[in-house]
Amino acid sequence: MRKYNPKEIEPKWQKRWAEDGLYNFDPSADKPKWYFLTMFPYPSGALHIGHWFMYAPPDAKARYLRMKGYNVFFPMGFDAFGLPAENAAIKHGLDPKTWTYENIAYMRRQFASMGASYNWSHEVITCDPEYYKWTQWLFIQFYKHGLAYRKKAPVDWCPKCNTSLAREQVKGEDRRCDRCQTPVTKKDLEQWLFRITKYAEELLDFSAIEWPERVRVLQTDWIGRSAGAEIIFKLESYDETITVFTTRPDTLFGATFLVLAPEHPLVTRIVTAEQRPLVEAYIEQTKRLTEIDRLALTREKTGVFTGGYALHPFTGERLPIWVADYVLMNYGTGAIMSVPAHDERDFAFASKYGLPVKVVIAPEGWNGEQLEAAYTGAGIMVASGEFDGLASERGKQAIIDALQERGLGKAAVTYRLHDWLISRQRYWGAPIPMVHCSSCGTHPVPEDQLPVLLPEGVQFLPTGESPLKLSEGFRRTTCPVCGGEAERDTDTCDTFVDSSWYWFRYLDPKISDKWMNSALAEKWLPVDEYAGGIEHATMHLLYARFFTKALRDMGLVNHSEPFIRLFNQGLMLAEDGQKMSKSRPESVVNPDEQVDMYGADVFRTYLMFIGPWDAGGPWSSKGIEGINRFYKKIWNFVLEPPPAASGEPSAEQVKELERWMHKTIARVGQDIEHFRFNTAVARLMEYLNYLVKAKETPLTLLPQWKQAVRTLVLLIAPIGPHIAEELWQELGESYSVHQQRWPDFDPVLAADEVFTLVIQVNGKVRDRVPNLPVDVSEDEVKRLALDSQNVKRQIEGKDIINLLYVPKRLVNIVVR
RNA sequence: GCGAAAGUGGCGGAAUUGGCAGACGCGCCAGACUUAGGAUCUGGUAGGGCAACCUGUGGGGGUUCGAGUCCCCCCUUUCGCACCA
Repeated sequence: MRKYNPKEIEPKWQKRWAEDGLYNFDPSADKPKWYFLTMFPYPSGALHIGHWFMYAPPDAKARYLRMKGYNVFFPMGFDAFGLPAENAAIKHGLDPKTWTYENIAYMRRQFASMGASYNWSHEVITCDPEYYKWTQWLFIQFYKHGLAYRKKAPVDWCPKCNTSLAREQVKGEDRRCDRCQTPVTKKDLEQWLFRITKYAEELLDFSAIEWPERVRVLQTDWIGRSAGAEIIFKLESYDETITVFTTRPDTLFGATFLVLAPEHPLVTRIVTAEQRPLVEAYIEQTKRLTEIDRLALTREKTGVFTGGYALHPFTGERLPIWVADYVLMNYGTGAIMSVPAHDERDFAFASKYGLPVKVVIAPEGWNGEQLEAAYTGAGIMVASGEFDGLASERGKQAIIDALQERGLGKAAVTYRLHDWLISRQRYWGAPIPMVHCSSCGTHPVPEDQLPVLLPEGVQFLPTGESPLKLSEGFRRTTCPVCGGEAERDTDTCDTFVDSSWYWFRYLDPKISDKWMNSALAEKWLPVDEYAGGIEHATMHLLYARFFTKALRDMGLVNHSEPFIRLFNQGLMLAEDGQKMSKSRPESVVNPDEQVDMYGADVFRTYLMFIGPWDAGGPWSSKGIEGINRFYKKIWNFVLEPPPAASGEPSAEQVKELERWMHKTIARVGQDIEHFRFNTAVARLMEYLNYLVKAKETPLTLLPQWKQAVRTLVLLIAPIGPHIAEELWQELGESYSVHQQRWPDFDPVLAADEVFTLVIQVNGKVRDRVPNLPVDVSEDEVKRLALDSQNVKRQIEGKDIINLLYVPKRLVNIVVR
């Protein structure tokens, strides 16, 4: 008998499937549609084990859904613009394009070796001019609709990547670059931004999508809605005002000073001559600090007095105006009213600089004494003029109303979310399709001139300037308005722009006169299910939602959410439970080696078996042996003829066989549907274990036996596609197993006919009665329970005060 | 500090959502087969007594006939956010 040899069967079937176009996609097929998307990879060189962990289970689900009769759209592509290509160019003198396409070719071969059933004819590669032409076109539409704008501002800058970053791409307390972990600095640059804040409110609404709580919370926190008031303070000596944002208008009477961010434009105007040197020095000092230093120092707050005063909108009291870097320019209005009695930060600052603390919300039991610390809770308003005696919650609205009446304020909402900065000072990205003319200003490249091609043979000097700036041929152009000399924008788009619309393009990636095939979109969008890592919660997934809503408002699509369902897989860890890391090469598991050693079926199945898909977990080089044995066992089970049997199986045995089969069909299907691949595999193992034993009985003589074996192979097919195809052929069935219907199960046959009755006394198991029919009467159960010797011993001399029967499970005798 | 998730044998993990804790697999132990095997097969495997039983799902309380599951308090770990006014 042949041995299980994945090296022989896997390449054979992969070739056959490709030749037959087994996974070609027909969008018009008359079946229910299922658009199943997984986050496409960056072509970094080779698929690593994390990729396999991410891609193998969805392939199993896609295969399962096809067998269930869905028309599954399961595309794949490459998020191909990005820094590593450029860094490879700098380091090894390689052309980014060549490097990228070579990597893509290799990774496609790896996907094939996995047995992945992607619809490759719909592949999208974002660095392909045919793709980025439309990235640029979309940029122009955003521009035309006021959703893309240019602004000079201090931006987050990564000194290693030599480019600016979006706020989302700066991570952690010490503000490091998401890509290379280098601490970011600030740089003043003129940059393009997308107006995502326009959608802040709508992005908080998740009612139309079924996303994990975790992601919804991350996005909600990231958007950071906070409601309060804007309050206008008049200045004492200038005809100017300072607007502050506060969530606590009820504490307005407790404001004892104002604080401006050092970058606030009014600072230099209001500072008195006397204080000017101090203030200027302070601003200088703040500027020199990197963001990290500034935060590290902030345990101790610093600031200086400007010499200026503002007037309290109700009392007219003079409030000194300070500058302090604990107030941030990019949140709210960059100015605050400081209420030391009711805000911890203000309290710390006031304590340090000897500024007055005025209690206006009485804590419970407060008798007018000095506070030891800020009281930030609710309470009754005091020392607040006409508002005295109000509960602070009601006071908020009362103060807002009073301010509004005087034209000195209004209710306001602010968000932590910032507009999305998309300019990158790098080469390997989609050029921003804009032209700057000294006489006409900035204008889009005419749409019939797209794409603005990336020039080849560009110099890469790590200067921090866009490499495209150094390409004269690229930079010089003519103004689309006046025809005179003009300059192209030499920045490129953040690669997250490329990935913010790729699932639209998948539908018809070759359509040449439009960004997307709307007829197909009508039927196929939104995406039914999206699988990918949680690390994209506040980046890609937020951008994707923003894009969809923006495109809707431009009339380009008619839905509001890109992905109905979302599933986040976990992280594959090294054998020691730590993260796999290139700095510890021994910790890294190379998928190609695993395929070489065990075959793709074993490897992918082990990745599914290792634990719940959303949890991830540590790799085990021993554990994979178990799956290897499992497949060998299936192989031998199917190929080895049963021993000669005589006689007839009992009716019970036949029913058991059927029950196992139907139950397994039901469970494996449900598990795959819910991404519970680990238990799906476990069910298959149990089924096999049962079948191996049953093979020793006369059951093998029955037609039901053949059915049971056939079913085993069908149920394996999504998970181990190659071995299933081979065994299917061995069973004499017709090609391909992957075009078969997923077997139906009969709930009646799957249901247990008998059960083991558990008998408890006072909640403790004292006996069991096996093989009771499920419809056994309660009286019979009680009789059996009380008849048990063990039970008799336990209840002797005690009173039975209750006896509960949970049908098909247990009885509990309560005694005292 | 705020928010979220999690804590079950030697290990990865199951548990129909309040009803037999530890499915399945790894590892380990014993045995069989084999010239040999890191192959294969059979049996065992939470801990303690080795029998009746007792104890066990991070710790402590509670609800319940019954709690890994529900409620309260605490501990630990991981992740996210962090001067956001």
